[in-house]
Parts: sequence; structure tokens; C-alpha cells
Amino acid sequence: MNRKIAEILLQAVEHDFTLIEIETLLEKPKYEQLGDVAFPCFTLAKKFKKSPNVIAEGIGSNINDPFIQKVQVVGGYINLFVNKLEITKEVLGEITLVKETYGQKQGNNENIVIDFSSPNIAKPFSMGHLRSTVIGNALANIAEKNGYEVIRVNHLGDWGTQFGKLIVAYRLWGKKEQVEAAPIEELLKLYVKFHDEAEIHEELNDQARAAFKALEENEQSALELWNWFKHASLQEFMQIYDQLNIRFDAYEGEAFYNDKMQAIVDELKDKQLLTQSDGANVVLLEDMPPCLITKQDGATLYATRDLAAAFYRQANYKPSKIFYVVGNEQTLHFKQVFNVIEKMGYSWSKNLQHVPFGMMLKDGKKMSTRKGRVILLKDVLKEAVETASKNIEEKNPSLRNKQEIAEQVGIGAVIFNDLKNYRLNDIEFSLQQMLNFEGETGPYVQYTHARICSILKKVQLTLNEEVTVKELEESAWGIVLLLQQYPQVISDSLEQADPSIVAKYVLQLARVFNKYYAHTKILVEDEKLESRLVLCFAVATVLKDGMRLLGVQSPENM
RNA sequence: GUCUCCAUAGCUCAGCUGGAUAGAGCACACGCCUUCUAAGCGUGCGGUCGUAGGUUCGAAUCCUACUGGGGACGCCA
Repeated sequence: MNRKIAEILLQAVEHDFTLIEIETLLEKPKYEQLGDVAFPCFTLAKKFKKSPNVIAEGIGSNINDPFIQKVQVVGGYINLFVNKLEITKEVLGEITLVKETYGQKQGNNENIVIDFSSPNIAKPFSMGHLRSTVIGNALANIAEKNGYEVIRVNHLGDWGTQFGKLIVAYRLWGKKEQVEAAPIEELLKLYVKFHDEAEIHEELNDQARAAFKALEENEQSALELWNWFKHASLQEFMQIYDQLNIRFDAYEGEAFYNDKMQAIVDELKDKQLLTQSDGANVVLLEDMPPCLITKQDGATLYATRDLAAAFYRQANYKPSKIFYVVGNEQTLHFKQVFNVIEKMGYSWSKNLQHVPFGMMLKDGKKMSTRKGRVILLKDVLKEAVETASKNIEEKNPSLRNKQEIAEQVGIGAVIFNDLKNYRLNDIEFSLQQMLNFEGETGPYVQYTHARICSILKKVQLTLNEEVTVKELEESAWGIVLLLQQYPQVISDSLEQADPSIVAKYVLQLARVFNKYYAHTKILVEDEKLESRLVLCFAVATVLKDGMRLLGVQSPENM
């Protein structure tokens, strides 16, 4: 639509501007009654040395196109009212035709690797991990919608000194039966105990480092323990992923790169990038602290593994982009890793992008496993589903498959709550807010969708190219405009790597529709009935698809 | 100490490539179901956009300083 308007304006301006220049100047009027599209003339005023108003008047009087219904010049703005029927026909017609593929971009034959979720083995899956998981999953869906081939990678935290600690702790205090009964819980206890004891007995830390070194050197008994811990943890994680309806293409955790790091270290050495520093090997970088590659004892570090991972992904997936959906607090780490790759002379380092996000806070502070300031995702999901169940009993007791719907609503509420805010903001954990299903929430959007579905079920609506769209009520115009913006929202959210753009859009669409629904009877036999039904179908389709991108299901009844 | 992110209504947030009267939701008060699901809709209440400067015809939006808060800063991940 904006493109069309820019073309019309280009004719009217009578000076050399490019289409793009004009199109980017276009904005949405702040108030609906002002018009559909506004063209501000302030920048032109500077160029032509005339007052914005005079210019606006001049251009305004030049506009003459059937697409534009009315032109109004107000305070330096040219406000345009478009031909509503044209747009309505175009937008609703397209959605009727292509349905849920509305907004889908053509395949671009480019791969994008998204590294997300990546929980630490032997630690509980907390609310803190939810963020990476749901943001990454949403970005993956959004990237697909934008025409990319997506590879979802779970970079499990299954390697590192922490396992040395765990092995030492288990050998000292662990009981086999207890760990078997409740793996993560028991291992966490051991981990906490280790830290408490290490405060007094510092030699424990040395033992842990040695144990990890042994692990890296494939020492049998250490390896067995590690394997056991890993599989037990993974089983618990899988349950959560099932509940969230999230799948990965690869579980290539840190350990996966164990045999791929030496090559990196050798290459760094060959390229003379390694510097000895207090017995450790580091790569010196400009404008930031050096990047540690190996420790004094020769064991590797997090950065080493991330380097190996980047090379592996580059070679195997040939991605045009790699997203690292990892918390804010690791910004420096990724800057260092990306920089090292650049120093090694690989231009693909510019395809690596850290997608940071704010932390989940508890009482204004970071959650900490060791300090017991941790909330388990499992528990929160359970409560959310229970709350949804209660709501169903209260509001719609005759609903069939209650349990299934309660899952969809409760879990949807938790996911949506996380995704609706700007990615980089910290989120204060609030169960109360998460379990509130009114207002700007997932259930609100789901409810809107479900209500439309029950209308559509009551009638026979055959959707084909023959549907006749007539001019709708004035109050439906805002809905059509929003529907028209969906494809743009899809590309914006990938460009900003921010799912909240989709979440906000879906909320707005639901809100505008609910307003319409409250004031307009849809099932009335008149000449506009079919048009209203097509509108309803279009809204339901876009709501459902938008929610799908966020990883939230849209039940037809609730 | 250095770097970095943040500060908008009682609370949670939107708006930020500068533009027209600062927007939602929650909470609170009141109103709307003999009509398509009231998880909804409406009305009211509520803001010196952290402070002080600067750039500009115009600043919540850009720049600087300050204040307050989060986070990161070599052998953890």
C-alpha cells in the first residue's frame, strides 16, 4: 500500500526524489481520524526553503488518483485517505486465497543456524532458561516464515569444570540410588554441597580441575559418570521440550566439540595469534580484554568450545547467519569469540550474531542456582495449567478435551508472557502476572481466536476466488489496515531478531477485533454478511499464524 | 575502577531511523450478558517521559554530564 502511495506522491512532488525516499518518509497518522497515511513535508521545507504548509498545499492539490479518496493538509502534513474498498478487497482477497501462508516469504536458499535454549546438564531447568528457549524457538519459526532454512541447535552445557566438580562431589558424597531416583535434584544438591565445602577446603577446586582434565582425556570412570549424568538430565529436559512443543535439529552440546578443539588451537598457533600469559594461552584483542583459549593445565575453556562450534557449523551447515540466543551477560564473551575468528581471517565472522536478552529477575536480582534463588519452569508450567483448568471449570464447564485445552492455554500464557516484552528488557518474575489471563496475555489472544472460530462454525463459508468483498463498516477499517501490515511485521521481527514485535502485533489485532466484535453483530443476513465472515476468517488465520510463530497454540474452543 | 544496558501513570510495559493532543494492560471505582463464548466491551481515575544542559523550526526520542539501578570485566559457563 505504501509503495502505491509513494508512487502517487512521486508524481505530485514534481522534484527529483526517489521512490524509496518518499516511501520511507511516509508515516502512520497518530490518530485514525486524521487519515490512513501521512506525508510530512518538514524535510522538503528545508530543501525548498518554503514553509511546510505551503509545500503541503502545493503537493496536495497535485494529487489526483482514484486510489486516494481524500487529501487533507494539516500543519505541514499531507494526510491521505485511501480507497478503503480497494484495500479491503485486496487484503481479504489475498488471505482468502493463500490462507495461513499469508506473509510467507519465498524460500531464499539460505540457511540460518539458531543456537538456543542450551541448558546446563545436571542443573534444573529454571525460569531463567525459558527465555532463551522461547525466544530462540520463536525466532526459528519467524526465520522460516521469512524464507530461511533453519537449523535449530541445542548447545547443551555438558562440558567444563562444573563436571569436574560434580564428579568429585559424587565420589565423595554421592549415592547411586538417590541419583537414579531424582537425578537433577540430587546432582544439584551435590553441586551446592561442593561449593559450600570448597569455601573451606580450597583443594577441592584443584581436584575438580583435575577431574575435568581427566574427562577431557577420556578417562574411563570419569567418562562413565559424565554419561550417566548427562542422559539422566536430558530425559528431564525432554519432558519440558515436549510440553513446550519445541524440537531441535541437533543436540550438539559443548562435549560434542571435544575432539574438534585441538585443530583450532593449532591454527591459532600457526597464525601466531596465541600469547602466553601466566601460563595460559590467550588471544590479545583490541579494545577488549584478551580471550582465553587454554588454561594453565592445558584444559579448554568455554571460548575454545564456542570457536570450535562456530567452525563446525560454518563447515556443516553453510549458514548465511548464525544466531546465538544467549543472555545479555555474555555479550563480551561473544564479542571476543567473533573477534578471534575475524583475526584468523575468516570473513564469515560477520555472519555471527549474538542475540542477547534481559534476565529473569527474582526480587530485583539475578537468579542463582547456588543461592536457592531459583524457580523451576516445571513448577510454573504446572501451576499455569492448573489455573487454566480452574478457569475452564468456571467459564466453560461443558468444554470437551478440557485437559488438552488447559495445557494449551496455561503453557501459552507462560510463553506469551515472556515474549511480549522487548527482548533486552529484564523481566521481574511474577507468578501473579503470569497467571493472569486477562488483558495483554496469551489467553486473551487465544480467546479472541476461539470466539471467531465458533462463529465460523455456525455458517457455511466457502472460500474461493469468487468471494465478494463489499465495503465493511467503518469500525472494521482498523482491522483491515492491521491485516495488511502482517507481512511487514514478519520481516521487521526477523530484522530486529525480536519476537515481541509479533506478540505486540497479535495483541493489537486481537484488541481491535474485540472492539469490533463487541459493537457489530456479525451473523446478520444482509448484503455484507459474506464480507464480515471473510474478515473474521482473515483475523482468525492471522492470529493463529502469529501465535504459531511465537510457539503458542490456538485452540478452537476454550 | 573500566565497559555496557536501563530509567515513561501506583505496578508491568509500548512509543525511540526527531514531528500533529504521551498510549496500552494490571490494580481501583462504576456500567454492559432474553443477541455470534463477559478469558470480552465501555466510562472514570492516574504522567514535570530520572535530573541538568546542548543540537533543532520542533526532543520521551539525538548528544554531553550527573544521579539511581542491573550486568560484564583470564584460567566458570
